[in-house]
Amino acid sequence: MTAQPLGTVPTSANTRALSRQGTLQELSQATVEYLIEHGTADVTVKDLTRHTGISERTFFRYFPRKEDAIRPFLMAGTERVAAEFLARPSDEPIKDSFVAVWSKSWPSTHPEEARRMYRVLGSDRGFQAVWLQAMIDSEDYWCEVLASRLGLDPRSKRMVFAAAAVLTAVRVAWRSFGHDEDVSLATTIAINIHMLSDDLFVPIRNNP
Amino acid sequence: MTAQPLGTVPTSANTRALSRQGTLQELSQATVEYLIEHGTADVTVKDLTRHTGISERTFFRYFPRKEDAIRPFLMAGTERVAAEFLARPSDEPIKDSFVAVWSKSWPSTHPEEARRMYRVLGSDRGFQAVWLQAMIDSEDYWCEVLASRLGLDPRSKRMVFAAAAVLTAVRVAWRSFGHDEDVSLATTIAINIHMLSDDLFVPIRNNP
DNA sequence: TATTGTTCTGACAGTTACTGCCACTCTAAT
DNA sequence: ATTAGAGTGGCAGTAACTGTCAGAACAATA
Repeated sequence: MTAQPLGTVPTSANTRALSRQGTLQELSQATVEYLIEHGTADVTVKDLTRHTGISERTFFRYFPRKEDAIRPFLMAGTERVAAEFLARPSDEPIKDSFVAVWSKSWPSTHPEEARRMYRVLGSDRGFQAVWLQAMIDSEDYWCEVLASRLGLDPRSKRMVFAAAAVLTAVRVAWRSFGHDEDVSLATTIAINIHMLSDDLFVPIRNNP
Repeated sequence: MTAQPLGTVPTSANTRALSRQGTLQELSQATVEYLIEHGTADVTVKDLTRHTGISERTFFRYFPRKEDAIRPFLMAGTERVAAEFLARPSDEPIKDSFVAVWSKSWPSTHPEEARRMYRVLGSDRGFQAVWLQAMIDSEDYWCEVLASRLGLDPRSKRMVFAAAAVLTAVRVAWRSFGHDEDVSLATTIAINIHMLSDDLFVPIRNNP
């Protein structure tokens, strides 16, 4: 696939860089687990570092801001879904592929934990902002993914907007999923996705 | 119109509340102007309060976080556009109404200043996050606006998604507008909006 | 195995962002 | 004029960061 994994160092990925990515993921995951366990209110960096066993100074070497600690975890989820998406048969209708990978994703198979996570992180303005930012930032990534699937130029206006629209479908679905106990994330994503025009995903070059 | 103005106090709006709204707007506008003038790097709350003539303590009574100081200004812009939108003739195609109000809005009539503002605020993660959050928060408002225009239930899945999709069109357009000197915001919004399915805006009840 | 150069880590000090508290001022109604 | 309620600013305190530096860990050589 042409798209670079999110969050990797663009320069030479040596052993150290790989190790750093590993610990980054571990720290991020541990932090999310801690937050789900203890909530977001009154959580200090000291609390987080006590839990993960690193010093505060090192924490800020991994994460520029306290709230950024959840970001690698979220990004990893995006990458997993995107990888699944690229592994779908290429003759499958693209909307179906998208819905399919989301119905097999972690939040669909573990709705209770996912909803809990959404509510906890959404209860804090800072973490909510990072979640949002992570989704917006992944638009570039998804743009590459969609374009490569359709054989189109990822810089075309259509692909850029298609990626944003698709992620909007996901975001809106998350919101109602987090709000309502008996809303299925995958089903809601499907409903939203199918409200988008098919023209967005026509795999023909020279299309606007 | 059914939608409440953004950011107003839900309870009785007496003289004090009105006055507070006024100063809130003035402070916010002055802050944005200061930021455009001086950039976002190394700007402290002390700088902002020196410029607006209030104490730091009072600053944090108006704005919960430093970056929130730009929010009322952004929200006011949204409200103005939405008000224009509701004033359009109701037999006009809704996409045309939307594009029309954006081509008469401040960023379209003053592209240089608008681009400058976008770049300045986008250069800082904190302010960028608030901008993003403001757009997302205004989705509820636009949902009411669109629903009232179409005579539909603002809580229907279709309206919720339509509002989000429309604002995504605006956001993506802003991005390319801010990036490219010779991109027209209104034109790009038009292109994006017209990539959305017309089914999203069919003014018939009982439509999903 | 020893050594050398680079990166990682943690401690410390310092600045900025924010909050609770209190005294004072201003305003709107009596 | 008075008084109650809200707005304001000063002060002290905590949490979020940042620069600097010394030591630890580690990879690549000899």
